[in-house]
Amino acid sequence: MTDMAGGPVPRSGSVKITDVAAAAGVAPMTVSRVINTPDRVTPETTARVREAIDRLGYVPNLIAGGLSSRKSRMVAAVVPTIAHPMFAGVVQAFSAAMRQAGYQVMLSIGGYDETDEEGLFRAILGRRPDALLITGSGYAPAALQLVIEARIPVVEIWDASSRPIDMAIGFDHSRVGADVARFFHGKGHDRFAVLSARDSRALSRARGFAEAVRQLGGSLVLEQTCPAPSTIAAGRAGSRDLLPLLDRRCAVFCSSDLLAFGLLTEARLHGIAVPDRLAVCGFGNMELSEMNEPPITTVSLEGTETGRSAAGLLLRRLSGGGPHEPERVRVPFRIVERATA
Amino acid sequence: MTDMAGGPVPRSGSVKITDVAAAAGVAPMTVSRVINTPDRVTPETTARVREAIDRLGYVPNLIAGGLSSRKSRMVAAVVPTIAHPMFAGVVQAFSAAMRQAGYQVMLSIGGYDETDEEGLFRAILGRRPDALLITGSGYAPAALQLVIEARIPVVEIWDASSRPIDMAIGFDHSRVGADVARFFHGKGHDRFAVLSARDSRALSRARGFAEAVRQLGGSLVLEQTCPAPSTIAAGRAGSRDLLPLLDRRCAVFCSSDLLAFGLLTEARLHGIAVPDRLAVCGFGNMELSEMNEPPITTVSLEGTETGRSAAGLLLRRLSGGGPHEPERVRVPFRIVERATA
DNA sequence: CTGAAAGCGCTAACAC
DNA sequence: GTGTTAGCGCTTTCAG
Repeated sequence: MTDMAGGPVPRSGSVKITDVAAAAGVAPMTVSRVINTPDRVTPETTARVREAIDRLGYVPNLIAGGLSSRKSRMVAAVVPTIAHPMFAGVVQAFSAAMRQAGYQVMLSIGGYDETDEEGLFRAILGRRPDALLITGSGYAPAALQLVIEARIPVVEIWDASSRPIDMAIGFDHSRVGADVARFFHGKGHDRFAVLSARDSRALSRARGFAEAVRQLGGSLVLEQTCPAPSTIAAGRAGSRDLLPLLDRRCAVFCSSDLLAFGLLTEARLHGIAVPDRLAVCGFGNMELSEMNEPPITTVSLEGTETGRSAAGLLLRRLSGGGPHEPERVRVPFRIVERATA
Repeated sequence: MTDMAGGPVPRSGSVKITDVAAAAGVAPMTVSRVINTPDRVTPETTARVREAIDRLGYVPNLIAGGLSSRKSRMVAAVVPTIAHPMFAGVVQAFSAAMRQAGYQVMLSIGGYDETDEEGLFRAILGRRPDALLITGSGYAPAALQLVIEARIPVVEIWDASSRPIDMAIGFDHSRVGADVARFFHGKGHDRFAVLSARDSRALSRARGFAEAVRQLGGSLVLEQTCPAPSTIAAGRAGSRDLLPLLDRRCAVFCSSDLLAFGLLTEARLHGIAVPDRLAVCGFGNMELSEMNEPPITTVSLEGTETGRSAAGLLLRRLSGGGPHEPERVRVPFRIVERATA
């Protein structure tokens, strides 16, 4: 039909608002109104236009509309990975909530060891998202500057300890560590160890743990780190140095459930009694921890809650509501006590 | 600067190509060339323009550029979930490859029990992505029609058995089941069972398994299904009916590693010897399976490979290369033999 | 309630 | 190598 020879292959976009308008015998603007503000059009014209839309298979070009209205109705999300269930949960809940409100999510994975953060943010901001979700705050200053200049609502998830650009939602990682130490202490432990991935947040939890241990008068027999991101394999490998120390009762905080699972596997193979000789607390509350035998004590994170809540903050701001000063939301975490501690 | 009073809050977009052009004393088109085709501009003007860009903090509006050039440089991806490591792997690899080629990924999660698939696809296609990745093919006809009319490169992942719209990458699920049956049979088994989630692909694997068992002359003692998506909990629950049947040697194919893990947990608690009394093969090759003790025999899926490969197909098409007939790529799967079978 | 004009910010196509 | 003109497909704004 519209498929003339030469030139780029015509797309679904080949039927446009003027085509619909012509077919329905109205002005393009009326078609636009039928789509965007139906209550301002008589039922009769609406019906005529709708019919034309259906008959022609018209799919409005939101790109063009966005250029004109200066609203892309897209939001960008930057997360370091989606392999981690916590982030997967955040992304899933966030995008569900956003889509319900008519926003599409542009996802960018990367930002842990991104070499060209500025390039990443240029690619994102060039698409003029209406809002932005980013993870943590360890970004390059140039990249951060771009974000600030974009003057769009920004929510930072995952870390609520540092000062946010705009809004932040997360928790204080070092407090998590401290809480776990107190939890162990409350169960009568006095020898402790920590097994942590080398990423800034995990290390911050480990430090919080170590400090609290000292304050409580306990002894920290091992502070072991392994490469990020956490894996079960890393947990098994990382436990090598720990096992010899388990001649006496010890409580271990692992910066991830995967590490905890790896450690427990090794403990089982070596016949170390859990939780009598070895007490373990993970982090993340993955399904694995709950369903493992024995079920693993862990810190529950509520990725879903974080994602939903981030969407809520942004949507409020997008609809003009809410304060315009930096805002910080603490997302709850809690220690889920199960059989390993 | 351009920050006049009144009107909506000015954004990063407030500085535009004409501002840069004016500042550098050139035409807007020259600025555009400096950004998009630098080799067609003298080094001197390039330098002058670059300086102006940096000084003003110009971030090109890709939305406007896209409208003009009819290329959004965005691709959409539709997956049912990212909680499953297989899909997480696909999305991660796909978006990495796409970003490297200058494309941004719009992610849509949902499509398993999506009520309004047509609405979802309208929201996606309205943004005029240059290409589309979708999962499976169980979509509503109206939704599929929209996709076809968009006339953009489409790759379907996850299932390569049905006829693709454009390109497909995946594997034949019933063949997976059959291969697992033959694998068990080759190890001397003659009693079989299958534990499957009730989603179409998983059921297709289960059927393939069941049929092959019959052909091989084995007996299928139980065909158990549980609600999708698969979880460890479902595996534990689903194993209840199976355990009483394990008075004699039996080989069980689970439609997911999570189910397999759940089953093995129950087996351990009931003192059932693995693999002597109970042989288990999972599906998905999650890290869990490799690092579990005992390591779980499973079917390896290569989500990463799938995602990368999907990106490759689309990029080839986007750059004008490749055939324009439907194309089907079989992504390899393989049975990874470990300790449970 | 409907329409006409103007323009969103950029690039294709064609001059010079 | 650089500039000019004319849109991309929609919505804003203002008139009727």
